[in-house]
Amino acid sequence: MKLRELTKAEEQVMLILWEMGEGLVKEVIDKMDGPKPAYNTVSTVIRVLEGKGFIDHKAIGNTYIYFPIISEAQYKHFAFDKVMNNYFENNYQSLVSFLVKEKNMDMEELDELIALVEKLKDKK
Amino acid sequence: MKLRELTKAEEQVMLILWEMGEGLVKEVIDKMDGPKPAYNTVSTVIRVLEGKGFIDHKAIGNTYIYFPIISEAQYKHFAFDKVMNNYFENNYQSLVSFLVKEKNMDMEELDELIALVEKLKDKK
DNA sequence: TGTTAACTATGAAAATAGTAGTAAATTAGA
DNA sequence: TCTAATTTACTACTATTTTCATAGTTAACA
Repeated sequence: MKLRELTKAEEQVMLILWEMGEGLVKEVIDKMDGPKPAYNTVSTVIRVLEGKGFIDHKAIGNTYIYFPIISEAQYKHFAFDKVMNNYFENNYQSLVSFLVKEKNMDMEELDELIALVEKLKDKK
Repeated sequence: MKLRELTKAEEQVMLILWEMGEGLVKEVIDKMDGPKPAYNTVSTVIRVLEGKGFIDHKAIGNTYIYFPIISEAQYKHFAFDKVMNNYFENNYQSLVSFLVKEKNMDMEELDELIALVEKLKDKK
């Protein structure tokens, strides 16, 4: 299956729906911060997302409950891969090196990081 | 300074300019893969990028040599932070865990990764 | 019932992004 | 000098995205 890229407005909605699991338009709006767009604006974005195959809905009476059918995990790969490809030459060393050098991790964080990798390594 | 987000077409051009250091419109087009857009198309995107403050140019005769004034390093932070915030809860553990679990790194790669962190740690 | 409130559907305006034609300027070569 | 080639400037068209008003539908309940 071919994932289309989310636009800004779409991504904002998807992030909320992924977090909520499912929800009404109203609830999505409630979770937005900053100046809230009109109900119909969000409603339309959501219907576009349905058209693109990102979400679906079930009807309860005359209201719809929307939920993702593309998981965050799926799209996460997509988003990560893009940055990885564009800015880290698809090289994990490059990414980790950026983390350590540019993100000002302190010793403790670095040790935690190593410990984590060791732990995950054991599970392989 | 406030970085604006690059659009798709803009990002494609910037990635090339960052790689080349500087270049003519023609050269940027040469580096594009897939179906090449018209000269004027790229030229326009480049002029928009100038307007947004991403690049500048110097004139040699009547031709312009374009070069980035926003570095890839600067925008890289921007791009990385966005993914980090949206998909990894701003948590490096979460990112590394994703790398190890989801990106099928083998033992060797993991060891390299640990070695790299150790090495960078020493430099702190 | 009738009225109000809370939704969804539709359409379409407004904003943004992408594409490229035409014109004008400059340069190189015959 | 003339012409062709190359390049930028300007502008406009097209597509996509974002926004929302209006209208229709259903539910709740006085």
